[in-house]
Amino acid sequence: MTESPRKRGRPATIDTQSAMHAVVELFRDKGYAAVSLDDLSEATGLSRPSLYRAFGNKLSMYVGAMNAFGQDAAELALPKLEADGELEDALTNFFDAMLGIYYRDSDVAPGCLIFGTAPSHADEAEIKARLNFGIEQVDARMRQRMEKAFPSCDPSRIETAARMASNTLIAFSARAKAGATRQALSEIGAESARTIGLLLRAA
Amino acid sequence: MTESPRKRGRPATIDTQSAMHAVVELFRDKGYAAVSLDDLSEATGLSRPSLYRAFGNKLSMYVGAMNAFGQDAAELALPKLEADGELEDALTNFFDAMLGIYYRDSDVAPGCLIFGTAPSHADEAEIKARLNFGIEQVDARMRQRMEKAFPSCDPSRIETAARMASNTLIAFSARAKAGATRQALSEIGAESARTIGLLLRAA
DNA sequence: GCAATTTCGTACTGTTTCGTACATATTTGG
DNA sequence: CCAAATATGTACGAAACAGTACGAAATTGC
Repeated sequence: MTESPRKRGRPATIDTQSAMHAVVELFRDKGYAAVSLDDLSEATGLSRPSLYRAFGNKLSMYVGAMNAFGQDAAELALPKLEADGELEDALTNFFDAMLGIYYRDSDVAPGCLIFGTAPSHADEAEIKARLNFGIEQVDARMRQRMEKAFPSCDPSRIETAARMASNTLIAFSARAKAGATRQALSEIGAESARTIGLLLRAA
Repeated sequence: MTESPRKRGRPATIDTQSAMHAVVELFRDKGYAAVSLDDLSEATGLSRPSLYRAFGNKLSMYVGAMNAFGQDAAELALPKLEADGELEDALTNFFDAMLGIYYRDSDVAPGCLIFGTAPSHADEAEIKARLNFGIEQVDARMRQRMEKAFPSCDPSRIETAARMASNTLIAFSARAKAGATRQALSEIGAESARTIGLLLRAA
């Protein structure tokens, strides 16, 4: 950031970034409504008023967590999708990178904050809007990557293929939460990638 | 049921079946944790103690709702999948039947109780187990239907195709909650059915 | 009509929840 | 060293929460 001219009062000691990380993990594990501000306070080490000052109320904390999670996922996994080479390999590597996030390192997969927990709380307009944005983003990136791989392909066929690839990713979150092993999903991802390639290569 | 020999005390006046229906709809709209017993009491018209007597505590109410929803969905949609004729048509009709449930008649789609809300609350062991059962059921039915259509097909290819079809259905719930139109999902369903057929017919 | 039996809602308990007022701590500016 | 400014947690209030004890209501058996 820019050179700050040394502010006036007591200097901030709170690490909002690592706090937000803890917020993400907690919401990811238990969803929105099941997490209390006391839970968040304990997980972050911040007092409840500090949470309010840093992130606003519970709803805006959750939306902020969706943004943080989405940004992390985009930075970690999108390069795999957008890499050069065969589309099938890019898709497979992208799915695997996302599975790395969905499964964290835990034995119990926390899944995806956006596709896994947000649908359950979409009666909140802000959550619904952010969920929709996330889906649109994945659809759009898939479409772009496929257009790049098959520039002369029928656009409506690319649309279908992109939606199927997104559906694979979305369903992975539910499957992970249900107890599927990471390896099992990785195989489904690779097979889905092959099938989508088949669709796009078909005359 | 069997002929009951006319019980002794005050006759029951509560319609547990329609009450469970109201329970399902409320959990479907707002998820598990966001629904209070007072909400359920108001929605069903039953007092809180009556809810406990009829369905046990909140967790077992939710699991009961998952069972009721799953049974309804199976009765309404599975015949479409298992119908004779082309696999693609059966899949398309099955997806459409499920979308009829996901979209109810409301303008705001409540989605799927199992695939939409349960992943968010899978830290509860019972919910996780029931969610896993639901996924396994869909996978298995898909596999059976595909084996029937292509008896000589490579089993591992059928496995892949079945998982992709399930993924489509699972993702529909998230998309519905995010605001997708029913028609849009219906088209994705039909296109996915065509693609899966393509995969299974490929040499 | 009276006891036994079953159903049902009122009313209560103790806990948890969100949100904030306010006092305290730590720095800079003069 | 004191005033202004900023950061932080303790402590509080009001509401919502899950769960249950208990009494009232409605029926059957005799």
